[in-house]
Amino acid sequence: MKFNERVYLIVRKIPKGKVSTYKQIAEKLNCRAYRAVGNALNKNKDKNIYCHRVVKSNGEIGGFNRGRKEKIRLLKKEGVEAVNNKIDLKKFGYKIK
DNA sequence: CTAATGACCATTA
DNA sequence: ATAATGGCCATTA
Repeated sequence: MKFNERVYLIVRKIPKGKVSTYKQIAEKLNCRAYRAVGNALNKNKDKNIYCHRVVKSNGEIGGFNRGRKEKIRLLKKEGVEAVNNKIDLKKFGYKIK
């Protein structure tokens, strides 16, 4: 379960009002485990982790264990505007350290 | 061990 | 724009 912990660690770093993509997180970890990242977040239900700040590479919302609607709501609440269920990564994308 | 699954990605038609 | 294809990796059955 080392993988999950790393994922959470990264996700935790995402500041409010910004988002990141599964791919970027994966790249920061191993380089190509996009899917594994998604899987990890799906299983995890820790509220301390901002799973909703992770979206697809193309800017789409992606999935969410509580439904994409809820995900959008949470993001909007933090100042991230979702247009047509998509997010402008140029503006809200967080460059991972 | 193998096989199937998934909150994915990129390319091609 | 959508649909199909192949690839990718960790987890789970």
